[in-house]
This record gives sequence, C-alpha cells and structure tokens, in this order.
Amino acid sequence: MPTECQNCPLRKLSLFVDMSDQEVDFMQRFKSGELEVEAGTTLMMEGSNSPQLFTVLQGMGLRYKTFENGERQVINFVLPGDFIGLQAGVMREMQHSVEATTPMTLCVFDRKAVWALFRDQPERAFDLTWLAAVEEHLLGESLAIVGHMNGMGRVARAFVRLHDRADALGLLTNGEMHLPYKQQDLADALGLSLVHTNKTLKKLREQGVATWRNSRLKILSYPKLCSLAELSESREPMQRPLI
Amino acid sequence: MPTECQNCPLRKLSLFVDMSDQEVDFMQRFKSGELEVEAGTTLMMEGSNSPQLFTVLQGMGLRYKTFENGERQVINFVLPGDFIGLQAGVMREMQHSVEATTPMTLCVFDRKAVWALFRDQPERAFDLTWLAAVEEHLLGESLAIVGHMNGMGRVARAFVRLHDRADALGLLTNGEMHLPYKQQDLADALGLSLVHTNKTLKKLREQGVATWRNSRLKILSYPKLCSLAELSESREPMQRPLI
DNA sequence: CGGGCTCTTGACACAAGTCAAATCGCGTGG
DNA sequence: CCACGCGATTTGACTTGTGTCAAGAGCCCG
Repeated sequence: MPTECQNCPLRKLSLFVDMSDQEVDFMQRFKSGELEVEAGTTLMMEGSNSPQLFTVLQGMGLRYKTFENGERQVINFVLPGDFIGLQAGVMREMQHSVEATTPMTLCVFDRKAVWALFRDQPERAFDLTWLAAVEEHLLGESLAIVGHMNGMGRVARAFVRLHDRADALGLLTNGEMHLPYKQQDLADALGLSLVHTNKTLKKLREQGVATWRNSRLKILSYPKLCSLAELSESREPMQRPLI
Repeated sequence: MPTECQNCPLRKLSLFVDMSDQEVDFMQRFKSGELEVEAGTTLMMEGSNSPQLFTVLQGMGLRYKTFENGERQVINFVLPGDFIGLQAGVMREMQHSVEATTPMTLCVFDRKAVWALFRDQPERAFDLTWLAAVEEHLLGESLAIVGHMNGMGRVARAFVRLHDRADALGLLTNGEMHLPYKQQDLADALGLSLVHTNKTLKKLREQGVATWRNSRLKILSYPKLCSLAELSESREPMQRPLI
C-alpha cells in the first residue's frame, strides 16, 4: 500500500519547508509509484540515464564515483528525504552511482515528468533547483573537510553531520543511530585509507567520544565530538524542500 | 556600451547549448545591466544574500570558503560563462565567497527576476537547474581528486581541467593561457600546502611538462600531463547552458 | 567445520606538512 | 635613480600524519 503524499511522514518534519495543499496534490500526481529494493541494489549507475528518479522514504544508501583502478570516492550518504537522480533528470547522464546499503522504500517519479514540473509547477521547479543548490553546498563542505582536516577531524565531522541529519529526521534514540555502512565506505568518503580510518575510530572509542559497532553509531560526548570536528555545538539545521 | 545578448561572444561557443531567438530575447530582458569590477573585488560574500546575480563575460575569479582559523578552501576557479550566485538566488544566502582575480566584466541579473524566470520561462529555469547539476558534478570530481590523488596528480588534474576549459572558451594560444592566480590559491584548491605545491610545480617544470610563471600557464606536453592526471587524452567536453 | 567478509593491530615507508630563511619582483618614496 | 619594503616564490631541513603491507581475530553463513 503506497504512502499518500498527504500522509508522508517526512513532510511533517521541520527540516523540510512546508508545502501547500495544492503542491501536495501535484506531488501525488507527479509520483508514479513506490519501489522497495533490498540492500545492495544499485539504484543509479554512473554514466547511465535512468528513466526514473527517486525520493528516499526509508532506508539508507551511498552515492559514489568509481575510478579506473577500482577505487571509489563516496560522494555522500543517502538518507530519507534525499532526492536521487537530479543529474539524470536534467543532464544526459548520471555522474555518480547510487547504491542501497539497507532495504529501501523509494518514491518513484518519471524522468519525463520533470519537464511537466517545470512547465506547470514553477514553485516545485524552483524547489528542485533549491535542492540542487543545497547539494552543491554540501559537496563544497565535504571538499573543504577533505581538503583541510586531518583524519580525526574528518571522522568527527562525518559523525556530527550524520548525527545531525539523523536527529532532524527523527532517527535518533538516546544519541544512537543506525549507520549501516562499512568502515571502507567511511574511508572512501573521507579520502582516508581503511586502516587509518579504523585506527581513528579506535581513538574515538578510547577517548569515550563515540562508538560505532554493529551498524550502530553512538555519540557518547557530543561536545567533545564537536570540538574535534571544529564545530560549535549550536548550529541550526538548514531547511530545505522535499520533493 | 553593454553587450547585447544577441551579440554575446560566449553564446557562439560550441561549449554552450544553442539558444532560440526567443530565449535570447528573454535573456536580454532578464539582464539588468553590466558591471565592470577591478581585480580583488569581492563579488559575493559567504553568508550574505546578494541582490544581484552574475554571469561572467570576461575575466577570472575564485570561489572559496573561509575557515575560522583564516584558511581557505578554494571551491573552484571562475572563468567566462560561469554563473555566480545561484545559491543566493534560490537559498537564503551564499555558502561561499566569490572574488575577482582580474578585472572582470559581468552580466548582471536581478535576484528577484529569478522567480519570473521560473514562472515565465520554464526552458530557462530548466537550464538553471541544469547548471546547478553541472556544478554538482564538478564539485564531485574535485572531491574525488582531493580524496584520492597525490600532489602531483592533483596539480596535473587542475592544469588539464583549466587547459580544457580555456580551450573550450577560445582562451588558449599555443597551449598557453592566462592563469591569474597565486600558488597559494592553487594550493588551497587542491588541499595541499603552499610549499608542497611549489615543489610539485618545480617538478613539472623540470620534467618539461608545464610551466606557470607570470600568470601564464604553458602546457609543454599535454600527453605527459594527462598521464600524470590519469586522464585519457581524448575527452569530449560536456556541453552546458549559458545563462 | 570451513570459507569469506569485516574489523583490528603492528611494523615500516614515504608523501606532505611545518618552520625558517633566502631570493626575486615590483611599486613607492626619498 | 637608487633604496626600501612588502608580497610572492623558492629551497632546504626536519617532523609527522597517512598509506601500505601483512597477519590475525571475529563473525556469519552455507
């Protein structure tokens, strides 16, 4: 039984900007269906042009680029509310791949409908661009992190960001969240080697800052973590549209 | 005497997708004026919300984020045809600063007109989103470069990218281009220290691959440079819209 | 019970950062 | 016209954060 946009649990989160009834109505028509995939499914392939676009309702995944030598750069982590396939929607093809790391429920849109959206729903088209700008912002931040922070700083930053995102999505219980990734995934996201990432995680454990075991991330001392991440403890999350 | 969009020299480049007469006409009305700034001018300020957006007609600049400790991460280099201020246009504020490193001529648009663009010109709104997606792609690439390549690879990659961009813009003469940046700028873009960047440049000189002096970059051996950058020599440039 | 992933650890090598000082270029002012 | 000062570029010496290699431990699943 597919979710009605009207009842979409994500919409109610304060993380996302409010939608008018009329907009909700349009989204309902824009939505072409719902998709459930199992962990490990590749949702988008670098270089391909998917006929479908998605919004994540449940589950987590990864965006990444692959190199000739087989290595990967993880672009970012995919959480509920994320839009997948913007590049396929407006450019010829995707520039990165997207993979599910848990079972996922996805809202499906028809690529061709994107044009209708621009023609008939300028507000929503605007939101799509907004989303692209948010994405650009996040990538710029990642670039800054990888470009300027050492191993400990990068891991701490990643944890703070994930913690905050989970918090905004209501996925946090007692400072604990589901983090269904491998250490290699985190390493590939931060531009660190697996070994060094592992040793950094160990330090965080020993210092009583955070533990990450069995796919569960537990923040033991948010202040310490923020300090390592060179972030102030009070940052208001940026609101963004949901599509 | 401001340039007529009709006669815009950039439009004719094959790098940019063609525009219908009607679109050119709209752009002419969308354009609110032209601006000339001198080198060193800050065009956009991180955290601010500029009332104006720009497209670069002439000159070069830098996008960057600043850290609490005064360091910078250069997000990318700004060349003619680049659109500046997308974030200000759709989000509350800019997430990075933009600075001119040479005198620049800019096409000026009114931020408020962006909404009119979405309402009245869906094709152009689509192009704006397209541009945002291109930006996202480029940032993803930068992230991959900084995350996975060593100093030599990064510098080589940067040179190839700049060379190709200049080429597509017709700014190349005998494999030579104007590159009005400091070594510190390049270092900040690549996440390297100034000293290490300098030593890497020296190696490139000694190996007869490329020289960069007096703001002029000269590629002596494109094949060697591509090999260092781990890129094939034949890559077709991605077409994108001009706004 | 065995095979195949992850995750951990230790030892070692090296790329890149830091510190410090010399040189070069250039505009300014005496 | 030369001396000075300041920013950018070079270089050398030393330190250290990370990568690489290799092997073992833990765990799940067939």
